[in-house]
Amino acid sequence: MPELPEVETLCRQLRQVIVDRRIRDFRVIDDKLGVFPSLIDRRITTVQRLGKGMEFLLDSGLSLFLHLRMSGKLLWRPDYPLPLSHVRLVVQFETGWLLLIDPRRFATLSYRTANPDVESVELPLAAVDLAAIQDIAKKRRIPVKAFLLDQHVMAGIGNIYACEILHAASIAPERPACDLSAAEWRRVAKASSSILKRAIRCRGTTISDWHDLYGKKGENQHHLKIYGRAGEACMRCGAEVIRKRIGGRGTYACPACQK
DNA sequence: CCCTATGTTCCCAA
DNA sequence: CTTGGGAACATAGG
Repeated sequence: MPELPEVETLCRQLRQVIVDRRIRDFRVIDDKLGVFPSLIDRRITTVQRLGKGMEFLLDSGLSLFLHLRMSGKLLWRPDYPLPLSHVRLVVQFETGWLLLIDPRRFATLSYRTANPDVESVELPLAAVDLAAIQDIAKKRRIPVKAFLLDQHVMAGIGNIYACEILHAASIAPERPACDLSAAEWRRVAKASSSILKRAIRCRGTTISDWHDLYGKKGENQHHLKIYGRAGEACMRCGAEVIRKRIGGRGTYACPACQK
């Protein structure tokens, strides 16, 4: 269930322990992940985030691309791994063990040529190309919330942060994307940047089971203003927060101050 | 048994 | 061909 801030947290923590380290053992436990050539003795040169995915660049010039989807988690163990359920992949380094834990088995792993597009790595944090987004939005009648979840728009936004961003920007989630004004898109961009950056500083949002590389909870759940608050008073205007379904996903919004 | 779940992709209809 | 909606994927928890 990790979104951009959670994946960014993992990437930063992974860099501390596996960059410049060699793979000692690479063991796929769940063959649904696929078949991989021997990666023993390959060295990790870089860990980069692409949307909600993580790319591990290898000294061979190729890379491993991991997407955790709904229930994937990464866990670092300096010692021999404890008995754990749902372990799908074990990668041993000189410094410790990296485990992929994934109850629902939706996570995907691929072995591919490295993505050289460093531009996309920092988006949408460094800069949001507002003109480009408005251009795409012009032709789209889908609810703006579903539009934000489209990974071609601002890669990395997921269900929790889409709700938080639209609440911060005072925009109703069911509004057709094509109807937003330039001023409203500026509010979305500003809210995206501040909300995602704070979530990264807080090492992610732990509502049910997000834990970082060391098994620690994040702190951003204490900063959520709308997600999960159905029936409570809106923290901005006091009206009752409602939950509805938009694009097949649970969506929280204030019917009074999100226009 | 019911419903829900921080994600993506496929199928189908308009 | 495009757009958008819903089901599917697989499992756990309330």
